[in-house]
Amino acid sequence: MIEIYNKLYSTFGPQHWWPTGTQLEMIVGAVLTQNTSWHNVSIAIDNLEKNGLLGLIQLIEADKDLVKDLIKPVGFFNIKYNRLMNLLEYFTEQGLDNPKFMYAPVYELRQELLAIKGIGRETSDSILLYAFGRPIFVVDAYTRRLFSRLGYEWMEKADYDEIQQLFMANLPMEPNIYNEFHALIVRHCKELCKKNPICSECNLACPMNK
DNA sequence: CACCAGGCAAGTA
DNA sequence: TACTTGCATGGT
Repeated sequence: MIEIYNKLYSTFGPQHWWPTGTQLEMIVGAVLTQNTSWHNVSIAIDNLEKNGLLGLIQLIEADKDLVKDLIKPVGFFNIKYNRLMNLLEYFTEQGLDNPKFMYAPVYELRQELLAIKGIGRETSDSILLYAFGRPIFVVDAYTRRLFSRLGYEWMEKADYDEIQQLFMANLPMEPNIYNEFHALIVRHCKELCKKNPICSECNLACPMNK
């Protein structure tokens, strides 16, 4: 587990995924990227930014059809618009700068996010980890595929929480490690796996698509 | 042309 | 609990 992390990290280096953008950008991106490539998400976020809508108030109060049009590249734009507004309303009520997001128990915050329609486990965990730097491990399809080929066959179909708990039980409780590990898994899987069964760079199994 | 992308909710059995 | 389907655009 930690050995695999070290191997990926020494091969690909830090991925500094989301700390680059604004906090709101990470939150918006977490919803828009549901079953969607990050490439398309960044186009949508650029569109919002160009129209001055990358603010909590601005985005909530913006014309519905305009926002839908701007986020069209991500697909599912009708449903994602609603999910986005549900989430933004929650953060407006709570206050983005509310200290609870830094200090309340992370699983308590997770429960609140999961109660929002449109926010599932991967999205809530991504927000807590990448937007607020809280220690919670994000599980996605790549994680299942890669580790299924590294000896954890059961992960292919296992419950999300079960997989998350295994990672967290075997890693230091460090947001930075969770952050980089997830990003490294995606990086490893994305670039090299379509052609080679074994990654030529890090020598780990490359999960093929599907 | 087929299939996938940093999912989720609602419906069915 | 364990599948199945709709959501929709853009890249390979």
